[in-house]
Amino acid sequence: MLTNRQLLILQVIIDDFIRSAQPVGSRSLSKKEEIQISSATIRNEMSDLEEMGFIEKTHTSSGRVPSEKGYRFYVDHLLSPQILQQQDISQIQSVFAERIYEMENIVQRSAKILSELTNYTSIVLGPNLQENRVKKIQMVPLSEESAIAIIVTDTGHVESRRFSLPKGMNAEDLEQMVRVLNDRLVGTPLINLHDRLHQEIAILLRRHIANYDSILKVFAEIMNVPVHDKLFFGGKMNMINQPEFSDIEKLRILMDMIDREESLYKLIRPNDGGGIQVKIGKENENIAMENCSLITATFPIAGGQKGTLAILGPTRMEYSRVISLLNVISTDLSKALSSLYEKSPDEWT
Amino acid sequence: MLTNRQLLILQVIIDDFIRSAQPVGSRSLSKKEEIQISSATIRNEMSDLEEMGFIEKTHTSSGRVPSEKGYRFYVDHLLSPQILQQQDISQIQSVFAERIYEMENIVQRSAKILSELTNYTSIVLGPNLQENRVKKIQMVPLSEESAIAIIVTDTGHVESRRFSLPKGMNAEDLEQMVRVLNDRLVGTPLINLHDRLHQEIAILLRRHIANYDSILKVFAEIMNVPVHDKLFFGGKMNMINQPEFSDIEKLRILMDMIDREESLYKLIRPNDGGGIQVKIGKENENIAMENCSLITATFPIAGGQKGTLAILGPTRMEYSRVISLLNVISTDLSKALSSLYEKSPDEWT
DNA sequence: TTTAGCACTCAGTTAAACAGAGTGCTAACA
DNA sequence: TGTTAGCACTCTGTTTAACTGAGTGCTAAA
Repeated sequence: MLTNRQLLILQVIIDDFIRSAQPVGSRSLSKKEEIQISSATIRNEMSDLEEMGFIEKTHTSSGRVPSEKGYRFYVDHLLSPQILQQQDISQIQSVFAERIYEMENIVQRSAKILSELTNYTSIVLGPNLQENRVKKIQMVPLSEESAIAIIVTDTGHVESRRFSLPKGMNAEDLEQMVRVLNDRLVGTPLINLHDRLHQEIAILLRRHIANYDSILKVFAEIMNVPVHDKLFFGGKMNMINQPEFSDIEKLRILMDMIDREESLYKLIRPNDGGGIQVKIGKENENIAMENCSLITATFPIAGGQKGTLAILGPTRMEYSRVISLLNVISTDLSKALSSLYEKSPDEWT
Repeated sequence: MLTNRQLLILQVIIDDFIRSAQPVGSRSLSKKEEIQISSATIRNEMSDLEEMGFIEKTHTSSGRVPSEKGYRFYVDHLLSPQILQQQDISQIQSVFAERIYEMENIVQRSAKILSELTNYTSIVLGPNLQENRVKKIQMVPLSEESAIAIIVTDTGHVESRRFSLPKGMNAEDLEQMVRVLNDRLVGTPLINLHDRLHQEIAILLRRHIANYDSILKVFAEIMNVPVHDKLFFGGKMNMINQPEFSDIEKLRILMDMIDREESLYKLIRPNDGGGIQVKIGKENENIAMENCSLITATFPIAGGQKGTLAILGPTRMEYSRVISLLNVISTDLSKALSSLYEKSPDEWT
């Protein structure tokens, strides 16, 4: 167990290192107001803390640097929530002040403000499209050979696909098709669309329309909504400013990872616990994230869905500030998105 | 006027520098097959070339480096079009082989292949949405308070906006509204939509609908299509690999510029001449572009529109290869996009 | 006109010297 | 027994000097 003095020293070391990015030595610690003991005593304590694995030396005679275990302890036990400055708060408020009607717009703004206030990279995962339900399906013929299929969901998301009209399908067929699809598919979650189409509609189609299987194929294609929800970024390049990325090679590795959204998705998605989760360095199980921490905030959206906000920064991240910001913004974003998802009473049945 | 020998030397210097990024000295030049004169003679010629401003020294006793004037001359007079490798060509063909129905998809793929084949950053400006004509306007009510407006254009572009339903507007009103809008606005270029709405529709609305001006305001808002077309990028981070950006500060300046799409738009847009245009270093009139060249290819799309492909690389760019690639890809992209814009014969009237 | 030769210049690398920040250990102190 | 002053030691980083290598410009001879 750590003594109070050790806790204090560990905290001050980490706070100092987060600020300066320089190894912290005993002498500079002893000069701090909150620490009234001599550098020699501090050295003894630091030696113990090192033995316990909370801090490390970069070389034999260097100051100490927090280890991942140290950060973990710091986040779990030493963190005092930072009180945000009025300036920050009003900046956030100004973003959410106006009522905005596009989900993408709100989410993108959230990502932007978050990266601007932290100088790290922000990643926002909007509500899960897969759970959206079909509100209306429409087709607009563009020429004799092609048409646009439009699916509007209950949350106001619009998905459109251009497709080739199957040979011999005329405007009337198309209209009938749309009628059938709407009759049968309104209310279906997007994720089930593909299956439903095959199960139910196929039979109906065969009855009504001539060359039904080429048509079925086309529609199955159209209804295939992307597996992943879109990720929104803010400050993608912000990490360039962090001294841990002065080595351009490290920066490239990180950037490559970010651009392969697949792997990023993995990192962000599994936060099912809800609330705020901090993953430090190797805890992320991704080589590109070795020097990074990821803080994710999962928040509820009306209709039982979830959204996720995340901040990617160096392990030497301002945890306290970031967590406070995530708390505030995730609450605001939760409200803003929920308001989009509100349905008129008669639709709750 | 330059002698043949000077032309040869200039060309070899630039070719060599483009390959190696190192200043080129007289001795290494004299060892090349194509140059059969002694290093001393080369030194004399280089001295002349420097006096004329085509090459520069980085310090008193260094080899020579092409100046911007040198690159300009090289591009204008010395460039022999590179014959692309079969491998590159088939890679391009594979991208355009399948018939794709979404404009965004095609354009994004073009940007990607272009950046992969060059290792520079590619920027693609798709067809001008502003000139698209309204094909169909639809409204889907989401709740009692809000609805989605959807505008489909003749090229298959779908634009959607969520909006608040004006108080006291019921489903019937909305339907009537849509009917009127379609009657009057189908065929209108998006850029004129806003004006047309005020000019013609306002009068009609007043006749049909009660609180017409709050409605008008809402619709004017909806019909306000973004001023700029979307830019598509490939290899945004590729410049990180170029030795001229080993100074991280330069990289940041460039990246900041790229992210401010506004200024990038300015750089790319004004290529109205058509065909391929090369802007070297300061010719771009943007501090962030000092060490960069921009090659743009403007190509026609069916219906009198234009698209633009651009490659952003260091001034020490493989001009010849990039130009060849742009030629090939812009032709393919032109075809691919034009095919989307084909209309059925009866619509050409 | 071309070229060989030579003096000179500059960047980059290596090696040594040195300063600064830090540690660990010991002995004295409270 | 915990705390502290003092000192030897270690390692990094910076400065300085010497040296190497690549390059130029100039001159004189072919």
